[in-house]
Amino acid sequence: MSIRKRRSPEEARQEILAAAQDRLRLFGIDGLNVVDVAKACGMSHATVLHHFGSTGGMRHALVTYMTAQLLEDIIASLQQNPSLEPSQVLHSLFHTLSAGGHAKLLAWVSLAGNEMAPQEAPGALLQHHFNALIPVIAGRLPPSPRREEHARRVVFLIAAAAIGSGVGGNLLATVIGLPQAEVDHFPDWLGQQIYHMVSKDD
Amino acid sequence: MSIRKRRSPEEARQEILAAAQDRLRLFGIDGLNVVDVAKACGMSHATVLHHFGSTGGMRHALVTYMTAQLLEDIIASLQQNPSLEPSQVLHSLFHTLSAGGHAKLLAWVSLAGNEMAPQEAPGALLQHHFNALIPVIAGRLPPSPRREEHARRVVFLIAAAAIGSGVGGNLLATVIGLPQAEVDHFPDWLGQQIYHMVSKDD
DNA sequence: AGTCATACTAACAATCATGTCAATAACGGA
DNA sequence: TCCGTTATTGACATGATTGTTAGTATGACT
Repeated sequence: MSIRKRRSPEEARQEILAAAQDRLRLFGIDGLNVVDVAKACGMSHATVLHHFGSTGGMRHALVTYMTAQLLEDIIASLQQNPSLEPSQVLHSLFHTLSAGGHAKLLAWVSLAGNEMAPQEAPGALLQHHFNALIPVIAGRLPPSPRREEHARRVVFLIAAAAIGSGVGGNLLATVIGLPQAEVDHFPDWLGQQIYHMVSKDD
Repeated sequence: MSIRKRRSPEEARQEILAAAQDRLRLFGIDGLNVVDVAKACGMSHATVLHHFGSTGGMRHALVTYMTAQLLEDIIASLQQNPSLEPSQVLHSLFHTLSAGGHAKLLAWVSLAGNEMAPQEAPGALLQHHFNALIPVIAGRLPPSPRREEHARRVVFLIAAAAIGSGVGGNLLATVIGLPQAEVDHFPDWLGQQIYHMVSKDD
């Protein structure tokens, strides 16, 4: 038929995953079928299947792709200024997690049931980096006994709040009656609260 | 053909929605098709369509159903002991939100895109009750200027953390390296932190 | 018992998503 | 320029899901 655009396998995969990520953000989980993703790339859905084997393969690759990207964003936001105050560090961690569709990614993985296993490569990679990260954050927190455990709890709180905010923030704000301005300042406020938090053993 | 079980419309709807809720919790979003839900009820899928008009109708009814249930749980958990300390009140709010598939409900609504509008009846109802709730909680918090705003921020934090914990808690704990025992105690710890949180204007 | 409203069902039709396959066209190397 | 590799594609097969319809069975009411 008409002209074909021939890409390298890497280009093709990259192009497809970018389109898939876009569709996940815009249309939710329903946007992740091979026909629509292929259409968004201007290619045939058979091409997508050629590169990823199956729809599940594409989705799995997307999880890996977005997880790696999330990891990069987190690392970058934490390393961009090593002398940041912990409140600002966690503030940027919050933003990274709740923005850019990452919260939706986790919601999706959580909803997808058992098929989308998070115990594989991406999860292990994240774990590895967090293990290196926790001591750094602990070192920036006010001194306390069991500093590391405290750091893990704080990071868990920030991450959970960020995810929850990304998943249902708008709905929550409406229901609770929190003005938009307050929502915008929420990460800052939360960052400041870190100073007032104490270890369980204090 | 063989024997039929004839129910009242209310019974049928109730039975169907209960099964749908179960399937959402067990199998995620894919479990919510009329055939499987009907099979779980021991009825024909045409019956489900008869009562809800369409698959979307069933799903929408499920959102309403689960939201109302969530509301009931929240109200119950907050009213069961009016003299509870704020830390315990918010602690039980946390549990109610993160357990029982409520977090998954919100994740699903968030993922479903625009079709599943939360600005309708259930949202308005929740909003109404929260408006009555906030002053109560504010009254139990340590005195501070702009007590109510502070209460809204605190409730928002608790709720967001609960949702995030319900959606990705297991994954987060693994990645961060927070032991299961710490995860179990997390709500308690968070409840205690309330005392140390300050209003923006303090 | 007779009758009426309707909950219920089987069978069918239609649409959609997934996956296969043989054929083709683009690109790099000989 | 020729050739081999393979990215790409249209057409087809298949199964899953949704929705429709005509008819049946069931319980309530007279």
